[in-house]
Amino acid sequence: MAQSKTWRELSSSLEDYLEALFHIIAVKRAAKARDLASRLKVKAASVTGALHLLAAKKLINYAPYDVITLTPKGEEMARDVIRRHSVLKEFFVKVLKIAESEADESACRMEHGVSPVILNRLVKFMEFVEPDSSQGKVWIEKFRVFCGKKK
Amino acid sequence: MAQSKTWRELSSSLEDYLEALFHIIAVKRAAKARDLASRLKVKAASVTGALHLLAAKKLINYAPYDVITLTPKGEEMARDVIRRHSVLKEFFVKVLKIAESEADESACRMEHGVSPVILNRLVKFMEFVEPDSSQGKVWIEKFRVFCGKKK
DNA sequence: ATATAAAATTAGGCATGCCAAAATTTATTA
DNA sequence: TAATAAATTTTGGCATGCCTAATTTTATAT
Repeated sequence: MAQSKTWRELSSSLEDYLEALFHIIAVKRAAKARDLASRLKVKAASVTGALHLLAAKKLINYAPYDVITLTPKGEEMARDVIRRHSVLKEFFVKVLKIAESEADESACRMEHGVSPVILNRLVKFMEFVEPDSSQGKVWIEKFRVFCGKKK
Repeated sequence: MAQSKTWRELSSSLEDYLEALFHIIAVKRAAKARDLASRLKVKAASVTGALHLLAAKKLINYAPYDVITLTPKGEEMARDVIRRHSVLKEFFVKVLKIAESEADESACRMEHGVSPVILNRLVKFMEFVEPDSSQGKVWIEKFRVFCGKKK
């Protein structure tokens, strides 16, 4: 089914920009277009375009040639994207035992499509399985072994 | 990160068209533009555009005003999309206990981003948990109860 | 301070993917 | 069969999102 217009207010692309912005700012206090371009592997001209769109939506503080920061609303949305990414990745790595990089790449693509209900249920699932508890470790280890031998 | 050009050869949109085509053909032997438009909730003009792209890639048999069928290659790709959809949906419904419609909608959006490795691991995970066995039913029931009361 | 390098922007182009409106083809029915 | 209705396609338009090349601005180094 073609993407509902009303599924999320931001496109996958703009969500990626917000997410990257948050990570860059977390380290450098403010971002430059350059940082975004290299992180997202796009050209500088593409970044400028995206920044205009994000600024129009009041999600970033942007003035030509100046550093970029997130508005409160922008930060809130960035955190939401990052949470989706983190939960998916954690599930892939800790439960499914997928390699870090692979988990990261798929999380990056799937984070835009996962619904809040499913995301919260995934969190509950991980609490239930408790990958960090010794109980959970045993369970997960059983699954790891199961993957190695069955079929 | 911006979508790698080389992630999959078809866009999410074209995958949706193939998927819909397969389902329609499974029931009616051949599809009309009309069927696609209503199923994908797009206008007829959009369907024509997509059909040209799919025909150029030799994934469908298409001639103006004629019925539409899948080529062998097209059917193969359609089946792949549908498998991704099915596995995700089954996981959501049987393991996470998500409602059918919600599971279907998220599967529809996430099916384009899930990697083969993660998909296969999900299948293994479901074999491990065995939602259909009585053992699995007990386990899943524990999770359902856990969802209802914890936190 | 001024030449030069680096960074960012603008301008223009291309593909996707949707739409509305108009034209065309096919199907129906009187 | 001729008229009408329905389905499809074409045309043109708009937004996203990427690019290259040219321009402008800012930073750097002599």
